Amino acid sequence: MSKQQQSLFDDEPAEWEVDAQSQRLVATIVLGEGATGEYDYLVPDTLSDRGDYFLEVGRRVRVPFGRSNRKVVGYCVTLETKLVDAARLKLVAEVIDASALLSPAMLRLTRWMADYYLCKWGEVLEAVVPAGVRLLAGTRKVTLLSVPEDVRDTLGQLKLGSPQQRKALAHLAASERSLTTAQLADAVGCTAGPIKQLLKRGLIEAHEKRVRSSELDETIVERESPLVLNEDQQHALDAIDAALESGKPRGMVLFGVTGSGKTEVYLQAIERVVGYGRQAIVLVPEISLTPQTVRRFRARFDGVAVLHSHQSHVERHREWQRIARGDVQVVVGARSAVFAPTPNLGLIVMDEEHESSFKQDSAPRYHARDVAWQRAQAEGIPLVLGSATPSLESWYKTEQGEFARLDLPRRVSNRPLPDVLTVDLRDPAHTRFSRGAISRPLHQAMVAALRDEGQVILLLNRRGFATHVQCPACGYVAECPACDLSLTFHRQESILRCHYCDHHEPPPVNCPDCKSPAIRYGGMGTQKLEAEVRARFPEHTCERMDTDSMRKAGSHQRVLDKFCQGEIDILLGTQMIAKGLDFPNVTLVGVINADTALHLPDFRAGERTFQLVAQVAGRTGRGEKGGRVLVQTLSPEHMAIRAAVRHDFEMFAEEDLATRRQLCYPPFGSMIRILVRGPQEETAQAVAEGLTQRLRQETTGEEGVRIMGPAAAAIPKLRDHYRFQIQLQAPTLDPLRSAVTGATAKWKVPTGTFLAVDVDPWDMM
DNA sequence: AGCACGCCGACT
DNA sequence: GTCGGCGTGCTC
Repeated sequence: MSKQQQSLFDDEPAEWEVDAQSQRLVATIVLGEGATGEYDYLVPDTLSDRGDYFLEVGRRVRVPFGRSNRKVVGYCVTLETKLVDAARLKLVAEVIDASALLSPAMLRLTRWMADYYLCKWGEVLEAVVPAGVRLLAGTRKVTLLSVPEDVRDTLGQLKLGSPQQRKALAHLAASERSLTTAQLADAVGCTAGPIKQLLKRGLIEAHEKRVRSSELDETIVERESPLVLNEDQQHALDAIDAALESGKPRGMVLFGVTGSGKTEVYLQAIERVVGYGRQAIVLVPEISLTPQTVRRFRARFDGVAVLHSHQSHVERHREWQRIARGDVQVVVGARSAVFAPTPNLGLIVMDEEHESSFKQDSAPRYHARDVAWQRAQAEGIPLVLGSATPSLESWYKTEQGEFARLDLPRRVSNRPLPDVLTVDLRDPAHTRFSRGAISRPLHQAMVAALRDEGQVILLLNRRGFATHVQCPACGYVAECPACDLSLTFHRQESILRCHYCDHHEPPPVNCPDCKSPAIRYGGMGTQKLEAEVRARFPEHTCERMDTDSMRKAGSHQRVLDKFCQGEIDILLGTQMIAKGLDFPNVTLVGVINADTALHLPDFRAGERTFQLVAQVAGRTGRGEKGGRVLVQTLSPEHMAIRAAVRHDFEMFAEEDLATRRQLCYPPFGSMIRILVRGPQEETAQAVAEGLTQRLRQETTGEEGVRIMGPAAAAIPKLRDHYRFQIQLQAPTLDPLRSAVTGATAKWKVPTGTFLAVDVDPWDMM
């Protein structure tokens, strides 16, 4: 496994040393950062198997490295007794972990990732083991309250000052375990005051205890029993069941429109898995990982662990340990939860499989779906991919018979899908009515929906007020000095902001170039739309939801709750409202501009547009009143929009796949994207050109390999870095991977210039 | 990533 | 003559 041993010494070994080989226990170590490669070390007897800190595969160690023997952290990936020249190996200095962080299977998975995604094994290992676990994030002291024995005995005869004190004391005496002040106050419905009084009078006592900091937030959730499945759901469940029992890996696409009851199928499949004494991992997009989602699982299973990026180190450490101990039946989490250290995994579910947040956009640039499939294959378990609009990669796999397809064609209780109509924005009859964002048909539909006491959702995928600030006299456009992108005007703060970096500046009073005072605030953002809606419907309540208005923690939930209770008539916002929950009273959804993603230089532009329209359309027609969707567009004849209007995913998939087949785009071919960036345009471009040349050399004679570029990236300058991209395509990934490895192996880019290699890229900007 | 080795310019 | 510039290569 490790590279051939090279001499540690410059001079040749003396003759008697040549045969100085002996059987020794050797650990192969991969460094967490720094040098790539695998290095052999001798394991001293003290670390071989005594005490807690003995060495085993999957634990971390500190080893002397380099001429200066500085101590570096590495992962033990193999441990074996073999014939080595002991004099040429150094010794492992220290074992860091009291237990293995990675099982042999997980080590193999990370190794596969490093090979597949062309990154360092150490880099993958550091991404797989959360920082909180690596840092052994800590514990915290809490003050716990209890009732002393002597008080408990005389409880009946006590004279108490206040009813609050009496209630608190009674509750604490009846409680099985000690409580904190906050917990007791919460349970009784009083403040800390009466409890302090009780403490002062010695009726309750306090003692300090060292606990894991987050042990306290265990919420008790009311249990729910399984729902009765309809015929389609039962069919899907049976198929998953059969796959579970086969003990073989099986990829399955659960294809169901929004509201068709996919989650209930997951829940009951997980029940079977738990019944076998195994664990399940449920992967959901970051944005859907809300308290409600988690509650839904907590209501059905005892041990539910949650993993996501907004947790503290301590919380994540605690969840990881619970999972590793086998205390958890279900792991619910975002992308990185695919690495959860479940001891006996039985099933992986990925909900909203098409979501882009499953692809990590920094190294290691893995896609959780593909890693999950790799893991499922290694463990011989099913992988269920749920979506109303599956990725064409997964869909194609079902057509090829590689994945099974499970259909949930009907919404539960057979509600029809909403009518979807397009509004052609090129038609002057629709827009003559106003210069704003809302066309005449949409306005009329809103009036009608609100009159019938329905609620309205409006989707606009651009935040801010005006998306470009321009001088009509000379054509000057306010641009970010660091990014070469136009600045967006935010009216609330009265500021121009770059949406790609932190730059912001006050809006100009006069044009900086020609001094004209007539600056125009063009382009429609959610803030401007909000102003227009409020002006048009002054008698109705309206709320805006985008990353600007949702800065504060919990505000997202607060708005959704208000909307659900009918306190808001019109909800408008960006993507994030397209992925909300079930709102039965929404009778109209308006898509302000369906074209925003349609003309981006990205082969998935159509797919994204279809998904967006289909998703937001799913927000309506969930109640008795039914619902309709109006899609405003300049390209009503575009296939993605026509298909979305008809709720016809299969038509969309068929046509888009045909186009991709012609152009050899995924899933018919593989793609690697390389981004070169640096602070000097000439250097970055020269590096990109040099790299392209090497790539062409590496691929001469290879069949069907295409190398495009270098070209300026879709965002040519970002955060003061100039960006150039190279796109590689071929029918299979292997020649591309070896070309990139060959072209970059012994090649050092100038300092300050960076390469990002993205295998199976998702983001083409 | 760090650290040493190495082969060229301005200083005691 | 030497001190030190950072290019190149290696680390078990």
